Amino acid sequence: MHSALFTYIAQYTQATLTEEQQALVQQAFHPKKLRKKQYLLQEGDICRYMGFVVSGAMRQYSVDEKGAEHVVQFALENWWVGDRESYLMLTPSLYNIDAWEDTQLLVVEKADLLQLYEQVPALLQMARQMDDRHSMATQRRINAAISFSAEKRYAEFVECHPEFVQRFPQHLIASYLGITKETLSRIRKQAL
Amino acid sequence: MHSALFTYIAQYTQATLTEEQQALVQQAFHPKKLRKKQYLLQEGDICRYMGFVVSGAMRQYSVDEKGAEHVVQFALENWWVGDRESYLMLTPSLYNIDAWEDTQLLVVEKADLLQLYEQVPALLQMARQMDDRHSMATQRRINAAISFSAEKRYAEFVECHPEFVQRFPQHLIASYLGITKETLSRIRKQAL
DNA sequence: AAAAAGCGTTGACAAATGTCAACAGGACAG
DNA sequence: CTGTCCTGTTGACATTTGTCAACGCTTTTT
Repeated sequence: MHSALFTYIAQYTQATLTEEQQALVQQAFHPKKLRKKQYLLQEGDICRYMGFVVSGAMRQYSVDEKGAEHVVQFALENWWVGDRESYLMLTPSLYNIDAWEDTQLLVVEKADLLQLYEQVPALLQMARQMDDRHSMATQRRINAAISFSAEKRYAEFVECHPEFVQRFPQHLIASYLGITKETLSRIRKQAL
Repeated sequence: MHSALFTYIAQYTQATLTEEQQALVQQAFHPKKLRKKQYLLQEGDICRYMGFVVSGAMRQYSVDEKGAEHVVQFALENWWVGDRESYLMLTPSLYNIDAWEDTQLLVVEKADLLQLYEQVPALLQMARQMDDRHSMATQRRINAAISFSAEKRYAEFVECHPEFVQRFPQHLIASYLGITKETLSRIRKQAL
């Protein structure tokens, strides 16, 4: 169960963990199974742990006054879920996170993770690389949001995230792009 | 000239640097003055250093096919400028960064900064906190972009970034919000 | 098997936002 | 001082996108 995580760490850091370090990681990261539609976090909750997705598919979304959902993030295998703001500041989250497919997670609490960073430098290294990747991706997404038409945003999305296109339905992708499902449907029709 | 940076580091880390560490920081961070309108980075350049804004105002923006500018980031005193993606990956930048007011920077090259992180742990700590703040802010901005109307995005912007409203003209703020200057002008008129 | 919920599509129409052109005042450079 | 550029505003109009309702189809639940 933890091996996916070890592989992932190795991939990001070119470092192999000692057996001792592996044991520490196994102690800190707890397996958690979520059935489809089950919440990992609900609006108002404080996000007390981060999760590493071993298998499955999850989404993070906000709900507006009218009850409409807006997908802020998708997460598949080998990616992380959790609301960073709530996690870092210990404030009630603005978001919901739930499983879109049955999902296996490895969750780690903040205190344990901070301690691990000292014991397993490779983990810290990995975290920084994750942050880097994340900040580059969000920068591009913001640029797309303010610069591109809906059509162009969708084209870029398909090119950069074909995995998401396969695993999530169109109305979620539309919401991720900041448009309605009807508009996305028309864009797709036109693009043929 | 470097004292603003020391104050900033202290504020973020509750750590005071030793004289030795201060000397190392002074060696690595080079003062750079930019006149209004002068480029720090142009599209296609590789971003070889990050800058800490001691005084002044800068903006990072992209230019679309039609020649329209889209502001991706503003930076005032005590904030950082540079294109993270280009800096991290050593790829040509998609953005331009220029001074909106006469600006004093402290710039630091990647290799020097990485070395400093080892010598001055407080700097590393600060960098991580910066990344955290940045990722929380961008998450909110993305959520606003996909969830809110232009009017609401502007209201939130004014509330969260009054400094920007004072120092940058409306057409730049409009572009930051992903709308045209005419639309912003109408929103402001209506909001009275 | 039947019913319900989820998904994608379409049409008619409404609302939001963009585009283009013009204008006015202020800042600024020659 | 004078002209130019920058900024913000306004109006008329075009385009994009959203809203609402309906439909067919599949999947899930009962």
